[in-house]
Amino acid sequence: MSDASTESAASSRIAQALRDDILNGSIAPGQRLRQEDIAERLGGSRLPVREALRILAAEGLVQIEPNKGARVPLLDPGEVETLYRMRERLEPLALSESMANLSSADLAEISEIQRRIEQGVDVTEFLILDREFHMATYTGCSDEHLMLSVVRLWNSTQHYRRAFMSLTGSGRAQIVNAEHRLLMEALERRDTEDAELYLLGHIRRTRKELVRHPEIFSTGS
Amino acid sequence: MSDASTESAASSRIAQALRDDILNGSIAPGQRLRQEDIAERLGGSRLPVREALRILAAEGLVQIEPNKGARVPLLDPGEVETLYRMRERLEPLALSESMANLSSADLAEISEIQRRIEQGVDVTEFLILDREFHMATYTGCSDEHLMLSVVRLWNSTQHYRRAFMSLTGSGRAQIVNAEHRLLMEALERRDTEDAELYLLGHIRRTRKELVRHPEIFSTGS
DNA sequence: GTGGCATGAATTGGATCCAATAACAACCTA
DNA sequence: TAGGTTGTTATTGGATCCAATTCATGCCAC
Repeated sequence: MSDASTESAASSRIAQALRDDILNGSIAPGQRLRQEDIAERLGGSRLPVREALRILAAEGLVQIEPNKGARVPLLDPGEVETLYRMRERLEPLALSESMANLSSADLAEISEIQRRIEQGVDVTEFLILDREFHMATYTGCSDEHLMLSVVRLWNSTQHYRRAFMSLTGSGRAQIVNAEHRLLMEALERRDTEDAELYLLGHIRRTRKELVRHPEIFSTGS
Repeated sequence: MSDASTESAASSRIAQALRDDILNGSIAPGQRLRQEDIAERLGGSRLPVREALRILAAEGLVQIEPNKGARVPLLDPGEVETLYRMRERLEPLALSESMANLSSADLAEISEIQRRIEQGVDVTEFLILDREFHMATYTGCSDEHLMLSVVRLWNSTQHYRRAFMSLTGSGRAQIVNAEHRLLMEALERRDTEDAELYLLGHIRRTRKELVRHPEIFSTGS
């Protein structure tokens, strides 16, 4: 969030505002994004809005159809399942690239985030902290392409993660905490193989739970 | 190439022209792309050029720095190695998603492409056919996110693949052909596990050969 | 002679205006 | 009454003009 994408430009500022709105659920999947509305709401003319929409399209947060405008992608269960399978393959790689560069301070930071998760939090807070936790484990990965892909995957699935959590509540908190602790322990042991395996299992279990709840994908209409 | 991205728009037309120029080497990594030059060369004003550059940035073919313009990314050996490690993880997934949907006609098409490769071709032709071969094995994968990621990885590494081939010639043709034939045979047996493994080995071997030739990355300047 | 600074040109970013395309509705016809 | 058709409106795409930022050049001081 606090990386170099601060960019002075208005297009970046608008893109950031829209990104926040989409990720926190203010703008739901399937919703149309009219350029003029956004320009009026966030300030500026339609031109930076168009550039912002292109930026977000690059991140998979909106899809643009020529002469038809932009809308937040509405995914079906199969698409989300594939996105999770991609996470299962890519994130262990990011973790392995990261591990060698994780400092003790990084590990302490990760541990602190997990401590806050275990303190008990509501759905919104959990979504934020869980993301922070995993991203913290990737801080040692300096490859921009890989990290961009990982962030794209998280962004594209964010809405369905929230829908799942809102539906099932925090019943699975114990499992998640156990998985996180196993992952942390492997990180501290500097055991790449174990860490990759725990992470794979963590994502895979989440995928299987998601596909067992197709009601998440019912359009609210 | 022939998908729905035909789009009527001028921005798409310009993006396609630039994409071709970058992929076939007419525009080299590191080269700056001035908006006015492109607008004059390809027709149209600077505005659709800006949108085209955003589209290409989404595909990883150019990188945009605020107030500094766009340029073709110049990758270091480490970045290319990571891109190949990403290919090793993602493309077997795309292949497994594809295999169940491959028709006999698809397999015949793949076989025909391989036949043309083995007929003996120059470097330029090989790069085109090799890409066609692998993409043909993924035609059964209908997931857009996954295929877009795969295409991005191929696009980002295209220049270095060409540099490697130009340097080493077709000395490794026998190895590549053997790997392709093993892969095809697994496809015909509908053996997902074997196919994934052969593909992984194919990409991994290529990666290791690439990193052994750092001279590919020496800037011509 | 070298380093810092200021001024100029070149290039990108943004706003406004106009054209083209697509969704929508009312109308006419069978 | 239903279906197709045509005209209107709303929205996106493109062109031109102006502002802001950056880079390069040359000058001055030390």
